[in-house]
Amino acid sequence: MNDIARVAGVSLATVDRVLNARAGVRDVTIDKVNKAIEELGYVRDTAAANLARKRQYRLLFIIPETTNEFMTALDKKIADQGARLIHQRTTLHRQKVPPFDPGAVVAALDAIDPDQSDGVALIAVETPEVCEAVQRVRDRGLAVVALVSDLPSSDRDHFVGIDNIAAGRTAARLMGRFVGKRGDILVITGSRLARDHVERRTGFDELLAEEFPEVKVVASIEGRDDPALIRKMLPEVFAAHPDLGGVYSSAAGTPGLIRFLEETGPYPDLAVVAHELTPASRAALGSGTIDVVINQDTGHIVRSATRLLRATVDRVPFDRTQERIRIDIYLKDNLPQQGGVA
Amino acid sequence: MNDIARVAGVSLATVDRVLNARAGVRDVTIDKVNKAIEELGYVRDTAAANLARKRQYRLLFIIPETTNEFMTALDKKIADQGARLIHQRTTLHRQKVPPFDPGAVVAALDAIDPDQSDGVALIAVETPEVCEAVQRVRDRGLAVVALVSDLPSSDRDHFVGIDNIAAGRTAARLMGRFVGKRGDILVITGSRLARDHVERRTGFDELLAEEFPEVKVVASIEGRDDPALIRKMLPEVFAAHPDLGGVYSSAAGTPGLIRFLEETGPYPDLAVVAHELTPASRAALGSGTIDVVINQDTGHIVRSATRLLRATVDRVPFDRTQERIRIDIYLKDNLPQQGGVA
DNA sequence: TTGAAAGCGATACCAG
DNA sequence: CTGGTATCGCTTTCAA
Repeated sequence: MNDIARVAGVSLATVDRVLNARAGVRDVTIDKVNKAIEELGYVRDTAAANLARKRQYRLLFIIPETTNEFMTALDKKIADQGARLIHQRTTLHRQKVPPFDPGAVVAALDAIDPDQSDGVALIAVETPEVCEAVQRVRDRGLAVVALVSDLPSSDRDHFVGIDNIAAGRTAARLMGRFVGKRGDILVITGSRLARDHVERRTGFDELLAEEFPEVKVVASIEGRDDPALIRKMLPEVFAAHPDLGGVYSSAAGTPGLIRFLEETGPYPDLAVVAHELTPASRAALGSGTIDVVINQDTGHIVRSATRLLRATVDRVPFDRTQERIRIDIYLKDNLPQQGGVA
Repeated sequence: MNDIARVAGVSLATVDRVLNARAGVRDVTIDKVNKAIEELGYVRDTAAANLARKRQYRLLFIIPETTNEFMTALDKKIADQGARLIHQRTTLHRQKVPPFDPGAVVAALDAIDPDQSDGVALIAVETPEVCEAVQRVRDRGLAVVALVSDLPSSDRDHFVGIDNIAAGRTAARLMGRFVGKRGDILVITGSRLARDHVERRTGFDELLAEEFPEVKVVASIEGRDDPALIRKMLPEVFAAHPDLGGVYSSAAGTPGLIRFLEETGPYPDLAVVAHELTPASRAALGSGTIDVVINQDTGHIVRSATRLLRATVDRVPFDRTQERIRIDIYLKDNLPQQGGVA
């Protein structure tokens, strides 16, 4: 920057004005500076800028206080990331709200002090009230991203999570190819309210109809993400459908299915597809109780959300390909090894 | 740091000495400073440190000058990353060497000027000479990571790529479940010299033997990663094995297979598993010519390599879970959308 | 519309 | 052993 100032024959302050597109510089001066920038192949040092600016990124994660394995994992990742990011001028705060309670989310959003936070990441059921509250937060100058379950159109660009219709289709194709001759399927869903759950189911049904007409969903239970409930419901379903060829566990609560299968099994010819790689599903994959796990990487979700939030706060572009959360497919063989820092 | 100096009643310079564990400070002083650090909950600002230190990360990528889709993609990702990282005091340089030529790699390694580079990432065939050259580079103070194909034991911790045995097993399990009654398989390999190729084949054969004894590899061709060669070899193989149930393309050169299948097909009952998500394989997945693609994300590989290299240069720990390259499985349905920056 | 100068949080060199 | 001080690249406030 010093060089530029010298070459352009202006002061440092003016160079800064041009670089940051601040007002109050004559066009001729702007041109002079830009020429010098060009000439010198100048690249800006973001770190130094942030230092001088004393920039802090204070980000708030609003997540349901459910204790299922997925949310627990996500919560932990937020904490982990927070610990690393503290060295990069960013602090992560977590706030738990009652699950499936739009009112609680709205209250949490409206309670945010814009002087205390720069951005918010939230997991919420999509309702008009929530969307309005999100808009209010935006109006107060904060960056907002939706996590895991999408919020409607206006926010599309700031959704961090997988395409759940595609995830459902992926599950269906694997199911279609894994089931043997017996094409009767049981689907375990979560909640009718959660957009992600509904979308998975939609995608699953779609693809089966399109490409595996001989495979049919013959039973469907709403497990409410509750392993104990699921464990209790299954005996009856299996009794009613002794010829079941596959089970698709499309939401949380998979541990209930696993317990049932391991306590009453084995079921060597049953194809089992579940969502989310957790300690329980990982173990079940290892033992053969489950055949496939469809996953969205919680670590990636948290990193991506923080990158997006920081980029939005800074009003700088970001790398879409890096922020796209993949639909991971895990078999027994390609499980990532576990392990920590070193 | 100023606060610490004040609280501890010492100078800034001394605080710096303690923080960086430099010699020449009395134990009592060290204690005083540490107390102050504790008390104030001090967290160090890496960016400021790097600024003061004028730290630059000059990283060199040594990659084969092959023009297959995978290497091309990798090369592009290095260029892309380089463009972003320039704002973070790190520059990426690329150097191409003749493929499968240990001598060329050794020469390139020995030619590195320690005053011009801080770290090296390389793709190389594992030979004793290469390993020795790597050691020499290390001795000259540079950080080194192996990409895609592992180098032996001493470097294990600095390998960026997938577990190729596991990748082969993954391919085999999918093949085993996707093939119908006709269990005759053709395997297309790359080079006997490349460790990654050999490992995939090993894993593939292992798992088939263990879990799908009825599925058998009846033919195997060495395609040398050359699409044209593969295209030319296939008619004869298919003529000799009219009952082929599956094809596993375990190396590069998949476009040759795709061309053959699309020109002479369709083969509705043929299960096709290939490696690496490229424009060609993506299209083939979409059209149904290929059923599964096993992938290692080139963007992730490059980012991971640079993070590792920088962490090594700085002698700081890194997040193993983030650096583990996943074995991605792609079906038609879970393909990541393409797209760029915004 | 432009410039001078102080300062962000850390490092490094030179004195004492 | 310890302290003072210039400096890194950029932002910001105050004057001119």
